[in-house]
Amino acid sequence: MPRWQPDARARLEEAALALYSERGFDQTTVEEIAARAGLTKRTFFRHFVDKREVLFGGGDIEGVVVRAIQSAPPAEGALESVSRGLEALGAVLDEQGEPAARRIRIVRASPELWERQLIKFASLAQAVARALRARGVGDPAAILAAESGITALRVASDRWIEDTKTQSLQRLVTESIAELRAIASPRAGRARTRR
Amino acid sequence: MPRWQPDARARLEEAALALYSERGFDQTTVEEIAARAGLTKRTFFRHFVDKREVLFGGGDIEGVVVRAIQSAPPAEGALESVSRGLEALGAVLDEQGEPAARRIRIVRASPELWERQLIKFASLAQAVARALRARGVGDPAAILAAESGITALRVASDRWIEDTKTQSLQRLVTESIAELRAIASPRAGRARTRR
DNA sequence: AGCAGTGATGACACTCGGTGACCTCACTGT
DNA sequence: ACAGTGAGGTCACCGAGTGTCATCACTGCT
Repeated sequence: MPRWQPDARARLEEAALALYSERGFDQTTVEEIAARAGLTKRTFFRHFVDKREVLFGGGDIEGVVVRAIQSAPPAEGALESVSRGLEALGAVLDEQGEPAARRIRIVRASPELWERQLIKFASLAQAVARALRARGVGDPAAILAAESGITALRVASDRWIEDTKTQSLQRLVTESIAELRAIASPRAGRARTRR
Repeated sequence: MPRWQPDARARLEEAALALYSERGFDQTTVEEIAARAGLTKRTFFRHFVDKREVLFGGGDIEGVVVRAIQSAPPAEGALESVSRGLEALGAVLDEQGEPAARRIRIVRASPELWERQLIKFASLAQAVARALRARGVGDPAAILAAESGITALRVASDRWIEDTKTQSLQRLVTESIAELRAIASPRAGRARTRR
């Protein structure tokens, strides 16, 4: 008979997700999460650096996006490459479906968690900018294209979690980037954005 | 003789700024800040909701930006209005000069503080989007224009703090938004961004 | 079989951010 | 004079996060 149940980490993630969505993030203590997983507070912090991180561990987001950018057609513009990368991420989350959306909703419900999500986005933007530079995009352009793409992703995911069933995040990302183009285009956007 | 020295809040801000920049944010305890200001920990938390907020209290950023947007020429495109607002903010920070840049550098040096800064940016973006909607800009456009503008502001301020003396944040904001336009423009940005 | 690691977990004490409850006392207005 | 008022102090407490040491099933080697 083994001394411990296996998959402590997964059990902690499950427990945290359940409690955060039942009572809310700040009404949940780490001890409660650990107890629910049959572990102790100390063990929780061996698996996750802090109370928030338990919601952000799953899946190599950056890897998905960066790899998609690397394998995009080389002649494209910077924003187009970013779009490919973020659409790939959208496809992954579409596949996960409701569970992924549920996690995002929990994060949006707590300012503390949203804070953490924003810094994850920032680090994703940096990874994207690096990938663009590796493709020969110049420096101000790389950062701006990366950050703008992430902006579009955020807008798209906000819409996605309101209706996961009928909407595709991948499509919403594509649309958001198209809208971004319309707004930022030098000649368009002047009176076109009204109405 | 008064029972307490006046300007407790300002003294706390000063003390925090000094200690954060000497030892770093996480090597400074609230008790140390309070002691340096001749006060107690409890009093610190009566003035600031948490240890980070002490760096973000000064100045009505949102007000500056929103008012500038409201008083911009009405026929402009959404991104143009945002640009006006953020240039106004840039002018204010240019005026404050080195002290403002110093504060930003401290924030950038600590992940925790940067996290807080990001959520401040997010709330600024929401305020900007509201101001745009009040001017008749439609909904996806308002959010995207606001968020993209803030992106440009972030890029600009990152450049600004590297050389406050010779550079103007206001100008850097204008330039960043112009670069954003170049990237996002539907036909440009294709091969233009390389080399 | 015996035995020395190894590594995940528990136990415990501690620091620090943050809060609630109650006390103090210079100032203010009547 | 005297009852507020409000900024600040005191104290006790909770919960996040960490350092340190003990435990003990499992592994591999002899």
